[in-house]
Amino acid sequence: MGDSTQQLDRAFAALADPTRRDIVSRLSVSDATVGELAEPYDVSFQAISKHVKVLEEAGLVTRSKDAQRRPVHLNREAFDPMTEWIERYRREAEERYRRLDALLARTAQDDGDRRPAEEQES
Amino acid sequence: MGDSTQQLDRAFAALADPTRRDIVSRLSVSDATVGELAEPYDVSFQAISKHVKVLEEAGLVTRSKDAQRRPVHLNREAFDPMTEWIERYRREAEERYRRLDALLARTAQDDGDRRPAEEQES
DNA sequence: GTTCTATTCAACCAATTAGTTGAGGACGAT
DNA sequence: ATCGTCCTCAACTAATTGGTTGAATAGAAC
Repeated sequence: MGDSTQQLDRAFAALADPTRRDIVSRLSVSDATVGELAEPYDVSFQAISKHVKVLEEAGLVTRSKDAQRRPVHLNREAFDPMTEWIERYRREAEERYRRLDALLARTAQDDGDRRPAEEQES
Repeated sequence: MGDSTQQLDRAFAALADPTRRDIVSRLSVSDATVGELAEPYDVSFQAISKHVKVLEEAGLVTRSKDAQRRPVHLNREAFDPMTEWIERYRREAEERYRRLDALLARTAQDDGDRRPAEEQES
């Protein structure tokens, strides 16, 4: 199991939680300490600390050190592998769909050419 | 908790598993039955059936009926909310970064204009 | 009808996860 | 030195998850 695979595992899993997605959306506006992040939620401070840890282990955020504060910062580039993965197969399926569509259009036209003759046979 | 929120929960969670991602990648090439999907993996057939169910509940695939077969089909559009979500905050963070960058550049230039004067003061 | 095939459902197990509380560590302020 | 602040770590619980096996369903083939 490749490292990038595991990284995708963690990144997708991290974003599967609404609280963590909300944290990400707030961090996109500005960096924040764990305390600031925890403030609006109705769960313990430690629970949010855990959520941040999950995001950090997924590589989506980084933490620096400022005295006893631990400001959290969004790691923008870490989101790219996810969109690249999704878009790759999205595109592949899209192309397959278009090919199938084109094939059906040609078949329909063939039917249009052929059907009158077939109907004369029966 | 909005419905779209829950849908994102399920979609991200569904892609957090490497086996399920592999299933998606194969479905991007062609539709397949559960049996065909299960064949290459070293787990029970039922385990793959469960994985497909998770993908289905996330809206990422649909199943039709063909006799006793249940062909699985990739639901291309269902991937869009994820990329939109990611790209939205990705972009937001990117813009913030550029603003900060521009601010720092201006500050550096101000320093460049001011420093000689300040140095004359000291 | 019986049988074979494709699939799901149900019950169970082990591991993981999201939450809790309590203790402890690092640092700034007094 | 002590105190308050910010934060992590450890231990526990309840719920969820990925896997198992065995039974049940639906349809094709014989």
